[in-house]
Amino acid sequence: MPRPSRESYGDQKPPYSYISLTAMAIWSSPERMLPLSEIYRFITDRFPYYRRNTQRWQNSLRHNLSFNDCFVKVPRRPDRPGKGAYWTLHPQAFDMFENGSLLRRRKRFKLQKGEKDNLNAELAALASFNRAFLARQAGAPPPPPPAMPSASLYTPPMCPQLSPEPAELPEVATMTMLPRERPRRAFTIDALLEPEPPRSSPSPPQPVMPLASLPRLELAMPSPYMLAAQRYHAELLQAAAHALRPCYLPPPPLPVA
DNA sequence: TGATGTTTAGAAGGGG
DNA sequence: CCCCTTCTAAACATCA
Repeated sequence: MPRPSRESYGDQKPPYSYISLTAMAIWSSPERMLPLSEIYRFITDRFPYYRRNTQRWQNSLRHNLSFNDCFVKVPRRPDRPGKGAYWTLHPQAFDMFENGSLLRRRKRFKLQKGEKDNLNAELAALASFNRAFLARQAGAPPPPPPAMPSASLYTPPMCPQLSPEPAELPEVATMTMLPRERPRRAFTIDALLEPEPPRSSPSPPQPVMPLASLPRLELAMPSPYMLAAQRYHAELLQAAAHALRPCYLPPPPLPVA
């Protein structure tokens, strides 16, 4: 039986569950995370069936996002204001599907109580970090002196675990699977293998301007997911620093390839 | 106020 | 028949 391709369904209902469709959407995004509206758009763009009865299936999809531990709600980074959070897959949920097929799940992905509590605590820390970031900007302290840091300072100052690459990690490192990395087990859906039309171009690597006096995001026991989130926040700080950089300053030196 | 997110409840279907 | 997963509905809360 030929593997179904994205075009073959027409107005027929695709054989994928909402969990699969959502995972597909998240997977296809450059950052491996999407806001709800983009998940909707991914699905309606590719599967005409879901252009009808949107209230019904979107309610179901939201239910799935909240109810299933395999989906993780990441606080929206403060340099991208907007409605709703970003949704990503839990790092341990990447091989949730049997043989990489989105048609069949191995088994329900369920976090244990402790794991869930830890994750929630980490996400709460992330959210408060964001609030502090926004409060700092809203408080409008005098802008940082227009002095470009030297290239040697181009490392996030508040996430010591991030740079350089942590040399030693607790045992959780063995199961590290960061959302931005390719999965060990690739999905086999045609759509996922085709290049995505660039909807939101991923920002190129940018230099970091040290933003001291921001709260440190310190976690006693960084989980694989949290390491990814910290890396993610280091990027947003880079982007924010870039956005705040006075235009008369010369661009930072590019790393020599 | 509409979009987003959480939670509970129940029906349906497949598999062991 | 039970267990599990998926889907659907709905009430309610929260947020930009």
